[in-house]
Amino acid sequence: MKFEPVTIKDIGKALGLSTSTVSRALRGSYEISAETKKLVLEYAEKINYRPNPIALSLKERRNHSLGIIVCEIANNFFSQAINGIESIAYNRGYHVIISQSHESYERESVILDHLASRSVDGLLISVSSETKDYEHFRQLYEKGLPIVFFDRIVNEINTHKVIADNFKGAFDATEHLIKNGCKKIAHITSAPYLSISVERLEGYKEALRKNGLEYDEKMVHYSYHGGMIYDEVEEALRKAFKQKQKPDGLFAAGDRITTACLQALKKLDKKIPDDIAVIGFTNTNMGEVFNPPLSVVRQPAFEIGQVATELLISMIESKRPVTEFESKTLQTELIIRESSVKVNNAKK
Amino acid sequence: MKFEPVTIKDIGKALGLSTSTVSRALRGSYEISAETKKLVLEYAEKINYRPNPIALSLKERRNHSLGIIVCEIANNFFSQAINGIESIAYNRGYHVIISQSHESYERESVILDHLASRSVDGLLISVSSETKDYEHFRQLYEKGLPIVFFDRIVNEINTHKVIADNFKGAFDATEHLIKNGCKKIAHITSAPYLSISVERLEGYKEALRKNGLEYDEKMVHYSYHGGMIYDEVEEALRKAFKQKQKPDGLFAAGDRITTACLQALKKLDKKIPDDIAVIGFTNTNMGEVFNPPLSVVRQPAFEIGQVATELLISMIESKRPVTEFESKTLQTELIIRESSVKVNNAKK
DNA sequence: AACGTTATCGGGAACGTTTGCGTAAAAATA
DNA sequence: TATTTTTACGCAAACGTTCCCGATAACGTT
Repeated sequence: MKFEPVTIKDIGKALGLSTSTVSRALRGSYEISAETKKLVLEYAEKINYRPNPIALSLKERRNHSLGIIVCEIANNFFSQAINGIESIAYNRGYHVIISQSHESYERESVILDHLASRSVDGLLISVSSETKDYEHFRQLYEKGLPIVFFDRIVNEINTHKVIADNFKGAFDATEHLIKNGCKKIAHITSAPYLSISVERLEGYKEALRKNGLEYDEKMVHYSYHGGMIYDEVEEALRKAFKQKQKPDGLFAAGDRITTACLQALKKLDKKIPDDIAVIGFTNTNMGEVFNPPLSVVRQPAFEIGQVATELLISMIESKRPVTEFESKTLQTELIIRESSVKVNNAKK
Repeated sequence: MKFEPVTIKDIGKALGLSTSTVSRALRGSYEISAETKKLVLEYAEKINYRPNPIALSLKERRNHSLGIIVCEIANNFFSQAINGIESIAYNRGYHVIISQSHESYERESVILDHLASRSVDGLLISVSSETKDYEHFRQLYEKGLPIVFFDRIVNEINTHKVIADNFKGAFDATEHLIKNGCKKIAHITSAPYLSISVERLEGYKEALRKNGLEYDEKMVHYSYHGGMIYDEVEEALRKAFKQKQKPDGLFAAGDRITTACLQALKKLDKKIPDDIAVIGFTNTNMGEVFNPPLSVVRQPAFEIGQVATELLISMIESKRPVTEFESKTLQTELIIRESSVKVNNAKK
């Protein structure tokens, strides 16, 4: 099937004008007489003329489109972040192309290549949990393609970055568990080389230290696929419960990890919060209908998306090469529900 | 910032060849000598040449991109469907542009215009819950832009359509509630003019009829924003419980509606399943961690996306105008958990 | 009357690519 | 050796648009 849009040439032919005159009339150039303008404008309106953005892109070497790479859109944090991205992008006249790496380094590379060759004007990236090497990003970036990292950032590349305060969020979550009587807190997180993992781990450690609890690396487990593979999480939990001192608290990082933990705990027949108090680093809006209602650290996902997009667009539209880069950190929010509050604090 | 990709012209200049020779060498044309080909290929590889897809699009008047319009990506059904769409599209060499209508007719129109003017080669659409008028679709469609509807389809436009068996899914869900002792079943669904709403309502009615239960329109409530506005759902539930005969069963249609119902029932302090048995038409993969574990009708979202995409691509690549259209219906799956099974069937 | 202004428009190149056509040199044929 | 065929490549147009550079006419200025 073919879709034949009307071109500036058609208008010219119909009106007996050259393409350049039509083009200028459409743009409202001062060197076109009022009547010609009116003629062209009215005719264009009548036949519903739309400029061909592809031809424009070719000419201006600009696309007015932004590429997004995230692991999964079926993840509350990212779908909210994408909404934030869209809200800014559309207002500024940019289109948005969303791609999913599905936590695979290879897919990430392929997508990156695809997106770059499709000439997006800039990239918003949250790296996959498999990614340890950043050369693919660096190559494009050094060629002049603007990139802004958000959430899972890569510190090795010097550009704008936007994250939640993972350290403080993790600290607050962990300390909250401690204050609720937890003595041994398990931490299940994403791949260890991910920026969010190290930041959250540091917050977790600091809360333990400050409250006089010993850090036990046997209590920290990495889900290398960010909770996408359920068995990884169940296995991690099983191991944690095999230790001499069993965990009585759990701090789960990430959307998928948190829900996977909930499923696994149910399967292992552990009661929340009595057997184990749980708090998750997740943006689900259904925390309260879980069993029991889930305490969470909530990230300002929408705002993160917005801020990252503003930075990216400013970078794209900057006349001179940008040399000063910002790293923005947005605050998290601790939402306490039942899953982290032991019914009988004195019991232990 | 500017991003300067290498062109075929650069290669020609560097190798002392014309652009046409380089182009042909790259495509492996038979009229280029083996050594020249080798020369060009190696050089192109070395400087990492990528053809400019924009120039190609302009030439071929093809984009190799597909537009998707859904209400929300933060909806399990749609994110799964999108995964299905991507899985086919990428294999066939198409890129995918995702847009969200957020259940707004106006945004849908704007997006549609935007997508069409960006010259996507075809469109995959699930209409917004606000959409009652289909002229915007029809106009584009009649101009020759291939469109495939999925899930929320529009019967008035004659093209390919792909849906789940909403009638049977609703019938099964309702009958399941009846078999579990429900005498009065409330049904909360999306806007009444949506195809999925009427299909599901019919299934619901048929199950009542077949089992000798009277259809009471006071038990059917429409959430005009598809559950996006929580208050709509809570209000609907409140009304249902104000009837002389209170509902003892609830069939909730749609992802957002189902979770909103769960929240509202909790707020209204109704016990599930004893006060009211619940089954949802939803694709959440967390049904089992809900309180109580949620019975659901599951749609083959991934497959729906795949089938729709295959149909769309076949339409795009068809040489002659397509005149025979298919309407595919995929089967749903009933997953029984605790929320729909009354502990004491005899109690009532 | 000869020139400079101004207003209004068209010609054509350019963006990166493909492709029909033309053509020189090399090879094959007569 | 003269002619034809083949091989291997270049030229230029085309896709839709913008924009620099001219061109033309109608004025106004000396």
